[in-house]
Amino acid sequence: MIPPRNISASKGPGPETLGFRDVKRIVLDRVQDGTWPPGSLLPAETDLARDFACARTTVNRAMQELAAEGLLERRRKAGTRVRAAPIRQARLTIPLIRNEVEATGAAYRHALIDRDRAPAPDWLRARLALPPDRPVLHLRCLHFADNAPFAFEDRWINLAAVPDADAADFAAIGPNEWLVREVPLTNAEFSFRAVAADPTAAGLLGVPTGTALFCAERVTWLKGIPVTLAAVFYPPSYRLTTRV
Amino acid sequence: MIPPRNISASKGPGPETLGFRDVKRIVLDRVQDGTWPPGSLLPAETDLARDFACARTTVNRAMQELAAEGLLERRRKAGTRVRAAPIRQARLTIPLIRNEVEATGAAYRHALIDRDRAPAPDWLRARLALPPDRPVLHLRCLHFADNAPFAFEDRWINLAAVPDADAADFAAIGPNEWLVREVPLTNAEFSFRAVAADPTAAGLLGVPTGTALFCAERVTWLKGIPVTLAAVFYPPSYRLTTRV
DNA sequence: CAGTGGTCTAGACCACATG
DNA sequence: ATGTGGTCTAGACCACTGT
Repeated sequence: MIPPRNISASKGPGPETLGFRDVKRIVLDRVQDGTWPPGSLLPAETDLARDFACARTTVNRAMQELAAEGLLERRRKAGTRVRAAPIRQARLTIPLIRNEVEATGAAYRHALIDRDRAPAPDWLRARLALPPDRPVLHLRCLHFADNAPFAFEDRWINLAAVPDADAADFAAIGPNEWLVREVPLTNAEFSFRAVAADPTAAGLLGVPTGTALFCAERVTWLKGIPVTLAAVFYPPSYRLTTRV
Repeated sequence: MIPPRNISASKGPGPETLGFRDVKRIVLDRVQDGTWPPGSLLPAETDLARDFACARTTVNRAMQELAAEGLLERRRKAGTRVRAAPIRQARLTIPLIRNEVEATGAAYRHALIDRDRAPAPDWLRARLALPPDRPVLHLRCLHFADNAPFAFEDRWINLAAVPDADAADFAAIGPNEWLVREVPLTNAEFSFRAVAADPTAAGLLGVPTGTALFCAERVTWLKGIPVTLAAVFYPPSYRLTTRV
């Protein structure tokens, strides 16, 4: 009936209408201050919409986002509940190493240590579910921040998935940057762990053998076809951080 | 995600109406198959809605989600573009250690190694931005999987934020589980790194001193007030994994 | 069966950034 | 100035699931 006029948190005296962000904030507050304790049942969307004097759609969007964030649990007919144990989830942004370095204000460069084309070794075939005798490219790179070693990268590329990689000049452009440009839309699996530096990695990174390194490993697929497996090793100063 | 109610992909001859999931899939396909290469400008929502024979709202939801997932970049007036370098982001689910252990089929238990109440040391006050002379609880726990050490936890709790912690029986319930139950809705910052095992951690985990340990550190706040800082150390077999 | 969330629609106004 | 995305609305129908 009446055209909405929406302003949310701030401006002067009285907000006219609540937006979905306002609704999220109110619900979050009520959960945090104990109005709606963990496990409790929230009013139905219709009722909340009436209370908040907004459309059900608006409440729905707010509640859906809170559910996606792990705070609420919703089931048809059963209604919406505050999760007894909220799901903690962090959104991890995986940057290019170049960006990681440049974010610190340092100058980035990389060096190609080693490049080898060969049939995939058995462990790699198993890991990527590759058929026998697939040629792969094995690359090892060192990444620098202001000419100090920043990370060591050990990467395998499935040439069946990315034939062009065979002709790419990975001394000029890092393999990861090349892949991101060339095969931008892959699925990926990341895993993180701590490993002791082997002599090679230790030497390249300038740390004693056996030093605790942070290792970020990633496997990517393009529409189900394995593209690359990469392990990146960082010296002990490195931290991977996320805020929620 | 769970299949919606809207029929489309597959079923015989003519889909009735496209839902936002269908639109997402189509757009994703067109990006992946090169119809809309990285950097290119997509048609406006209005046009897409016409092409897809659905409401603009539906297109909008699809595009907003794709943008949130890092695939697209949207700006008013400028339109929607395929990101040149798609943002890689992983959703990391942080489980309770109990759940981590039980997911492997092992039996979980924990032991309280040490409990100490004292004013916060300076480094901790600095880290959490605490005023002087705040009492904190310092706890150290060992977590077991089938009676083998699984992880070592070193935790500080701000008693000003959670006075009840002083009376809690952390031998009966792990500090993390207690906090999740008692102070469920905190903001958090996670960071991950590799560290060499000090003699204490090494002894408790049954590994040599200096072993590379995976360390997950978390700081949590409740409405801006620091609640706890915890560091959990895992032996080298541990991996933190995510799929995207 | 009935109540709740899930989604779509058509239309509207607004904020913003570009040209 | 104008076009594009951002959001709200009111109403509708459907899908799921607990009673």
